[in-house]
Amino acid sequence: MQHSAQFSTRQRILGAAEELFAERGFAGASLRQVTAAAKVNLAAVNYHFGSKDNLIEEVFRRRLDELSRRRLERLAQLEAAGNASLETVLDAFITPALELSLDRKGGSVFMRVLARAFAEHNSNLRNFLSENYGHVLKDFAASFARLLPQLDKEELYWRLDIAVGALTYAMADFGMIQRRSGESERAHREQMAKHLIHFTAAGLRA
Amino acid sequence: MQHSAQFSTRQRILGAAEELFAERGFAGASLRQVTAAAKVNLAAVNYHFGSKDNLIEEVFRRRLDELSRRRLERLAQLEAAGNASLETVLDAFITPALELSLDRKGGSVFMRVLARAFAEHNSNLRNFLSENYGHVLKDFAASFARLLPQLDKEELYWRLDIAVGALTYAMADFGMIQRRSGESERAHREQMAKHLIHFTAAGLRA
DNA sequence: CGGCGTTTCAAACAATCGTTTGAAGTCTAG
DNA sequence: CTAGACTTCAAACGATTGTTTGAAACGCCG
Repeated sequence: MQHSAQFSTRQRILGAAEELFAERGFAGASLRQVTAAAKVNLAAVNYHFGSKDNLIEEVFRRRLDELSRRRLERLAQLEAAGNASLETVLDAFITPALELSLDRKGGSVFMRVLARAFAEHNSNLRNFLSENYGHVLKDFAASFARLLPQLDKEELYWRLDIAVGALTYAMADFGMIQRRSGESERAHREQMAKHLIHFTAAGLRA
Repeated sequence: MQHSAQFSTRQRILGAAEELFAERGFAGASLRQVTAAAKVNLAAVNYHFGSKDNLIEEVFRRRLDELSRRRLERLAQLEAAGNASLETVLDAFITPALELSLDRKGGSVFMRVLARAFAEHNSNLRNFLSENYGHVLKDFAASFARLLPQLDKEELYWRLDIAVGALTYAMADFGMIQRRSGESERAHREQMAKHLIHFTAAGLRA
């Protein structure tokens, strides 16, 4: 590998793939559409990633490595400071995703790609995500268990399952609420995060 | 159209398509896979439905016509009897979907297909669903507005948006909770509905 | 400047895609 | 029993799919 040239090509492919996967799904976006959008040669995908499936995994890895790190970092800070509450722990989960969404170019579409992964029954993809990033959900679940000692394990898992659904759906912006014309993207998503934390905390507590 | 023969073929195609769309997505499931699973000739799809896109719409229509009717029927009964509460209105929305899921053969996968529709950015599909079944969500939203008069319109819509996400995700069974070995499918889904109503009511009320 | 990994490129691969065709088959009404 | 509408069928259409190929272009080091 060289230092300069392949960087741009790899990154351009990943960006275009992310966008098209969000818009048309993994099967719906062809490599020709991806390479055309990235303005690179068709063969570059197989040269840099080996196959379409590997490209899909790499699209996840590029974002999830840092997202997971930040989430766990915030969670650890809360636990260390003794500030853990339903609201702050939910915030630790949501805010890094929010910041990713607001990152210049492409961050917001990634949450849609992530939501698509839930819809896919594809066991390869689910195993990849579970093996590499499952520990994040595990740590958060442990934190919630401490904060909701009155709930037995089964009750807790039901509620967490529902909460993950609400978070996934909302962060992917699947809903009907549109950003108001005068409102910035940042303000819109911060509003969403605020309502999401409030709603989900109440549901967990209920 | 004849009375007997085409019925079986049409229905077999719809059933197989529903199952494969749930498993692999609309783009991921080919007509050859569908017709092979349905044990009919490849050309039968275009003969009976005209195109793949029309087949997709028909998969939705077959289930949503009755599902919407039952939901509105229950909602009207509640309003007429003066029994409307957050819990009963949520029940009116969820229970018909639950019954569909428990219907013999295929009902349970349809909720997964429906959830995929949310993930698709496809504007044709979204318009089709919004035009034909949007009034159901409208009626329920009006009912919730009456039950939550302390919330202004914007606050209410945020919460309903989040609630729809939680319901969609959960009914599609995207979560991590697996049915316990001793437990029947019916018992599992009834548990889910119970927790879903409890969680969502608390979130709306919060 | 010459040589050598690295990357890009146009072209082609077999396979599969949604759709169309026209003939063969099936059924019912007269 | 026959006429005619309806349905099924094998086969093929051109377009598009992911992937591979070998040569051309590139960039760096000696």
